[in-house]
Amino acid sequence: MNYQEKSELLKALGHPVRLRMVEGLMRNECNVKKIVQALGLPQSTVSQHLSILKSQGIVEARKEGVKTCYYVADKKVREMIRLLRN
Amino acid sequence: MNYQEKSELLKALGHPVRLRMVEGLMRNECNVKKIVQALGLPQSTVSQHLSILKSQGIVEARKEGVKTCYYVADKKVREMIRLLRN
DNA sequence: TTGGAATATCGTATTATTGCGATAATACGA
DNA sequence: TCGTATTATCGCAATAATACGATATTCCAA
Repeated sequence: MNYQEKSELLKALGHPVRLRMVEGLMRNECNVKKIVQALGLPQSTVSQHLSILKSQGIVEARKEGVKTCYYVADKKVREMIRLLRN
Repeated sequence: MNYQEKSELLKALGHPVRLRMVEGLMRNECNVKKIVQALGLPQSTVSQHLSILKSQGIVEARKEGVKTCYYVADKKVREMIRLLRN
């Protein structure tokens, strides 16, 4: 097991805002503005958290015109979060 | 889902040394000195990481005379780590 | 092409984490 | 009880993460 790599993945999930984001994106993918509204945080803060999640491959982004649609791309992360929920 | 609580659990696992410790303790429980030797880190550093893992209920300790035997107590964490390994 | 909406990035002050030597606490055996 | 082995805690300097306003970038529509 690659501890460095895996611990970085876990660290990315180890923040309440990011965990909430990922769980929300598991239910339905979402553009940044909607996430901003849902969380009530500044847009720059939300973008920054999304970029941390993206850097770990947890989420990916699809451009849709001027909007960016984020979704959970890592299947193992989905399973881990399902595990946490029970 | 309690994001605060769950993200703290993930954060505790989100460190290369702690992740390695937990994976090692899944294979066989272990006293502190053995962990120190296995990881080649100062004893105070190892104890500190163990106390972070303990504060999240990830590991528990059993006193055996002058030694302290640590083991992984959280079943979900075991599953999560198995998931990560594949 | 220009204005505006959506998003990303930068700068940076604040706060949290980390690593580890020094020291304390604990339990046992002689 | 003393000495020793084992582990925990303290103190603190160094490093990293966080939050967010300001600013830049991107893309579309008019």
